[in-house]
Amino acid sequence: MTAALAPDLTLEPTSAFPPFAEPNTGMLSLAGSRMGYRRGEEIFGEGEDAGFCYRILSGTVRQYRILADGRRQVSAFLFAGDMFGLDADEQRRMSADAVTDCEVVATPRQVVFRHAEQSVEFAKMLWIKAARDLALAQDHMLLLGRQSAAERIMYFLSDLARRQGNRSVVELTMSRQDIADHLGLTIETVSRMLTTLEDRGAIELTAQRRITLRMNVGLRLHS
Amino acid sequence: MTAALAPDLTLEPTSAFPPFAEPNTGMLSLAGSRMGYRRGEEIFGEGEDAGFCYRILSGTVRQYRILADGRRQVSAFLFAGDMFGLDADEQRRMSADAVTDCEVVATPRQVVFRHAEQSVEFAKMLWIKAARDLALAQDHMLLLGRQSAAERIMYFLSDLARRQGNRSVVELTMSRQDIADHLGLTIETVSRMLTTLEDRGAIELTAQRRITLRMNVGLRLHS
DNA sequence: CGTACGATTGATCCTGATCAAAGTAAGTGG
DNA sequence: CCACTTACTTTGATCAGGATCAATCGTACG
Repeated sequence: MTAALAPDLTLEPTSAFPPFAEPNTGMLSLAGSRMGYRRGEEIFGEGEDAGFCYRILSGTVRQYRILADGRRQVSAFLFAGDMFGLDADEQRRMSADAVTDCEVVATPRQVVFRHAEQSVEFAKMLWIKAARDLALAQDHMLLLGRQSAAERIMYFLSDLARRQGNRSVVELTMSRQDIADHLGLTIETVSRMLTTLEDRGAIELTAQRRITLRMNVGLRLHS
Repeated sequence: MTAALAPDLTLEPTSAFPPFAEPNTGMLSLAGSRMGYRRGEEIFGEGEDAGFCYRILSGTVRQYRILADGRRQVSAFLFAGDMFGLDADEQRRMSADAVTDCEVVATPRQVVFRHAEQSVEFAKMLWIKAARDLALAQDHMLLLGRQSAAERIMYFLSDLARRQGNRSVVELTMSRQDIADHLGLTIETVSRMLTTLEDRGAIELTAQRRITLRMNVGLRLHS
């Protein structure tokens, strides 16, 4: 599509959750042991028994699936405050590892289950958390199935900006390869698209891993 | 990729749920009123207040999101026995409509909430259901982000075959356009790929909406 | 039988992938 | 402190998978 940037890029059906949503999971913050992972280290792998769930204190985590031939799909990046690994099944369906050095609080799933069995409120929170992740996944399916490379990049940057407190300067804690595997693109396309967007004045590549968004986050782009 | 069919198409990380999974949601079958929808009729639309959840008695339902310019992503097809519309949020994040004439049982979400508040077991089922849908969504992200057109088609057909009782003759209750919007392809590519796969001997187009799979479902393809 | 919608097929185009080569930045050890 | 290494990123040239545009073909139905 020529006017690749014309349709509303950032918002519309793929909009983020209403503000009320985030704090709710606060009640899911459980006791657990503090742990650290080094950049690149695996936290858990697909097929393993699911022993713990995690809340991130600092750092970035990627969740992904991988095909036998190495093709990888990063379903989500997770940052401080985010929870992950809260699976309903015994076996992990995803892998997760540390994009940067990370600190997390790890809680045994047994503990979570026990809470859920004693408190309907808590059980409901588990449900809401899963439903929220599901909605995010559906957003991402629309992106992967139906949006152009430029749209994907802009949406990704806007989303990062929002999660970093709606600032216009976005810190990329992950590599171009990670971004590509999240957006269903190649590393070259990600790189090229960033320079193209800079040429068009949509963003500014302040540093290799720092990008300034030149329009208000959430506004539409007009090519 | 030339050997588009070479890597394991149907299985591996995108495998379906273990058999034990399905029956569990049986306990979610609630009292409700029987309703009918005509082919093409909308069941609910994105942004609406979520009043009911549904269990399908007969027919096919599609769940989807749509962009302002009409691009559509069908996140799932649902068949007899499947539940949908069991959202945690008040507002619908998806639309759903009848692919074929449908019969459903509609249960007010209020009723569901009441059950969840009274029974920890029931609340847990809600969670498991959401977690299962989430895992399916993650499978689909891998497909949309990283698999070729041929792989997508084969996986889709295998999945349908499995859901129709592992028979080798698959009935397509949806149009090529619906399939395309589910797999992130165009209608022409779907059509072409089906004939290509037939030429290669992987499938047989018995009728326009009936396909015979020529290899055991779940086995790998060798181009 | 004629109409209308859905599906197939063909020709061509274009977005993003692939292959290849520099360029850049941050260590590391001498 | 600086040369060297290594990992990551950018840029260029070319290719190809799937999209787009366009026409025809089927099939179900009134």
